[in-house]
Amino acid sequence: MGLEERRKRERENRKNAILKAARKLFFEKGFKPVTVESIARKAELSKGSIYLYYNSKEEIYTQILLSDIDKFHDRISDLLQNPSSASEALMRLANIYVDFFLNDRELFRILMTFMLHTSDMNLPEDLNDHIVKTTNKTIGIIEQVLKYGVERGEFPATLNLRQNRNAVWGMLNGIISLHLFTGIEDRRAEVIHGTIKAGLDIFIRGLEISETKETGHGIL
Amino acid sequence: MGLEERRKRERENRKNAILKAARKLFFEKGFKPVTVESIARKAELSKGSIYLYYNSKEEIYTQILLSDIDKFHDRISDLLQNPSSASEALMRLANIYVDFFLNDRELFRILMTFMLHTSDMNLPEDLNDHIVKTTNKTIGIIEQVLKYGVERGEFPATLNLRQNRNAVWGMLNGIISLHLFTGIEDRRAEVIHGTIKAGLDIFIRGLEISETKETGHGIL
DNA sequence: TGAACTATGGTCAGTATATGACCGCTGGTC
DNA sequence: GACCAGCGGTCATATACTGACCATAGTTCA
Repeated sequence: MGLEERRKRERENRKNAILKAARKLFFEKGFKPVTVESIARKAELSKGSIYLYYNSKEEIYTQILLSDIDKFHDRISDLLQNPSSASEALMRLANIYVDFFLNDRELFRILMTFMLHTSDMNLPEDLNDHIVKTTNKTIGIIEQVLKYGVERGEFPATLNLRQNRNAVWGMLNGIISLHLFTGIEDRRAEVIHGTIKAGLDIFIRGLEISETKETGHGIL
Repeated sequence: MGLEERRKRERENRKNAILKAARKLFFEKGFKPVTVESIARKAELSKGSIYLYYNSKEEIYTQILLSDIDKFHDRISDLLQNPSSASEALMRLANIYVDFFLNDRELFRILMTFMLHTSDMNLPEDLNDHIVKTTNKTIGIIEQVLKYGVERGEFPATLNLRQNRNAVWGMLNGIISLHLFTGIEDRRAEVIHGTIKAGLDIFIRGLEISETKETGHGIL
């Protein structure tokens, strides 16, 4: 209701408008090709105004990635609330993960590079921390789901959690890479989801076979 | 999409916010007791800013009245589109008229004063013109409805249109005055609408009686 | 190879918008 | 009729916005 409050609110709105405009452009073209001028135009502002709200082009970019990561984090956080089965929970997690990157291919590119060589990425520190934290969180959840599967007798009791957790994680990233880096244009979301489902099915069947053969130490 | 366009749009929004805040206050208290400072606070602006958008308190007031009048004008304009009967059309017009003033008692006060002594009101010229135009339009519509009633045999053929038009007009204003000037707080809208309906019923029955007695020259 | 050109992130002097202390006037009080 | 309170309206100051400009890094071409 106040006056100070109104100005604060309007400042926040303007920051969001910039973020929204930038997000769309970055998603379409990646970081480099997007000019600050183009962000300004899309947000119906002048270039100078952009710098009243953010210190650099990179800061805008970072903010977008951070908020995307947070959104993902929120979505997977309540994944284990009431799963009917471990394989269903895995499937849900995989779908969330795929949707996430369909929505921000650039972030996936960064994440993949990050996984390969952490040290020389030169990312802003907070973004770096966020990625590490969320990656660990995601891997942790996969492990929890596997553990849950073991507990309810869905997966063999001898399952090596760490190994299979890594297997799932690797497979997810592998399949998504395959699709996203070989042309997003002609890959409809359903296709990617379908491949992921197929991959997970194979993985889960592998676990069940292992159990019958009593060699259930994982597929890695 | 442009930059100039955004500023224009924001200016318009701010003007509307001021109008909206002012409208509420003027409706509650009338013109005099409302301070520019209070309008500014309600619109989450400083007093000085108000004068960036309007030249005076009076201008704000006038704009509100003008837009109210325009809204009323729009509503009654398509009144004669497809009426089932003349008495129903009269009833609809009466209800629109009552709602109009329930929504802006101050305007009604001005209008009544205006009808009694036009010359010494000292209203801004455009407001003056608007009131004259809309009043004439309203009276004209009443006359048209009566004519329509005569044509379809609902009212006697000998009906004096001008006299009865004035009768309806006077009755409407009289009843509304009665209610609005004797305390709006304890007069629910339904009560006023009820009185209006009763008044119109009496009027219309009078016309019908006139017809059977072949003295249908109106009730005035 | 290096001079000339181009494109773009970031800056800053100038402009537009917003603020609230202040002024002059009016109507009321004693 | 001197004093006061309260309000419409003003204006110096502060904040927000703009786009011409600067520095630099990459690119072209002689």
